Amino acid sequence: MRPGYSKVAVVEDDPPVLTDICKAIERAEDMELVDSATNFVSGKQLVANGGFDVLVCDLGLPDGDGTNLIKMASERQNKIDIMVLTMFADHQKVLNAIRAGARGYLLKDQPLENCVDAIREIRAGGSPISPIIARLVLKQLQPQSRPEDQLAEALSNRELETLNLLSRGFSYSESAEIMNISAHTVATYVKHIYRKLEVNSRAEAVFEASNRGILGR
Amino acid sequence: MRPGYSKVAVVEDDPPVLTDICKAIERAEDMELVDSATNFVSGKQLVANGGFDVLVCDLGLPDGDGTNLIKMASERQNKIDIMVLTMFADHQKVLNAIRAGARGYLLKDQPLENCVDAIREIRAGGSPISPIIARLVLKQLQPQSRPEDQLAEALSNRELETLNLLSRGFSYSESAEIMNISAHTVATYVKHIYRKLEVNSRAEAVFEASNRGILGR
DNA sequence: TGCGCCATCCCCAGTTCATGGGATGGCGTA
DNA sequence: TACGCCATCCCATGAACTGGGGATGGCGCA
Repeated sequence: MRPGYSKVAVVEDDPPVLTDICKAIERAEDMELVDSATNFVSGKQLVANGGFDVLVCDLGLPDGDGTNLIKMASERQNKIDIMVLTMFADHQKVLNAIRAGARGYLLKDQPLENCVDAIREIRAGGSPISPIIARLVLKQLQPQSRPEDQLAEALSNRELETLNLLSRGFSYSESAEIMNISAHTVATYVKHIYRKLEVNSRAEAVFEASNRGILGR
Repeated sequence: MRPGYSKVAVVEDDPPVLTDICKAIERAEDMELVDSATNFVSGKQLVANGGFDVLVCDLGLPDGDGTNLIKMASERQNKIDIMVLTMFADHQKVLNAIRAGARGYLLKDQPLENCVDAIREIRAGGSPISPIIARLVLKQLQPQSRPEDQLAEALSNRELETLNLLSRGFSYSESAEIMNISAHTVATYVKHIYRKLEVNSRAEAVFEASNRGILGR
């Protein structure tokens, strides 16, 4: 197989879109269309058959969710590059597709030539993503600001330090030794932490802190 | 101000690159270059002065980390769109920049015209991201398979249930009541949980479980 | 038919926690 | 200067936890 040469399979329920994509792929000299499907059931068969390097997949199939095809394909062979091509741009669908193993995510608001370029990019180890989609993805990684929680009450440095040690399983006295203070002081901090976090046990405090993302690691 | 019109500021230490970007921006009719800086210190001043809608920012400044500028700018005004333009494509730098508030991330391996297009996209609510970078970002969201951890030992349903209750601050007897079993049994489960998670306190168990993502919420 | 794992129950001893109280000095702000 | 918050220390008590032990029945797999 020539380097850079890609076997592509397409799952897309809208016939005109499908034919357009297929034509575009066939026009490209560095790729070949090896299979296609227009619904979930035949898509499953297509995935089971394998024999492709890239799977271009719609999400809104009439008889099932394309996300599941993505999951199957990526579990079957990790080296398959999966690209979503869909109209859906909502938060949940995007994240699910990515968690399922999608490596590219194009919206159908672009000319289809972009799709061929995107296939080249995905094969080169990149992840072509429509900017609108990318914004959703980035939001997911950005620490969401929850003003209420912040205002709820911030832990002091010393308290935070204490909480971190306790969450790692150190006892009062061990933490005290590490922090070079007395165990009594640790107990005092813990009281403050509980009050501020509105909890009344260590486990709950760790749970809360972890959910608020204020713990190391 | 005309709709779609953008005031842009640029922080970039490489003079030729900076002048190229500036020229490209000035050529565009829908944007205006309002300020620029070539190092961290003057970048701080630029951010403090404000007066721009988009900040194009390099990461590798000679006297500091551009990531900090990003943090300052995004904290100062959330509506500023920040775009990273850099040569760095390593995992940590990318994630840090995004966490700091970057909404676009371009590598310097592209012609600078793309930068102007990217500014338009970022202003339209999108997030232009170089495919190489996007791949790193997606990886972050995909459930990483950690065979060791999985094999380490999986908690049984009942044990998991127990752990979830305990992490919410319920005591043995309370959990027992909720689960309709005796407190002794809860204690037994806890012992098993500790063994499997290789911890020896409740706080540590919650911490571990939380890090492994096996806790609800 | 064992062996292992799960779910369930029980006992006990020592340790640690949770939580109420009270105290001092420092620092910043009103 | 007084008030609040932080960091630090101390005491005391009852409740909860940790970590040993042992036990039964069920399910699945070899």
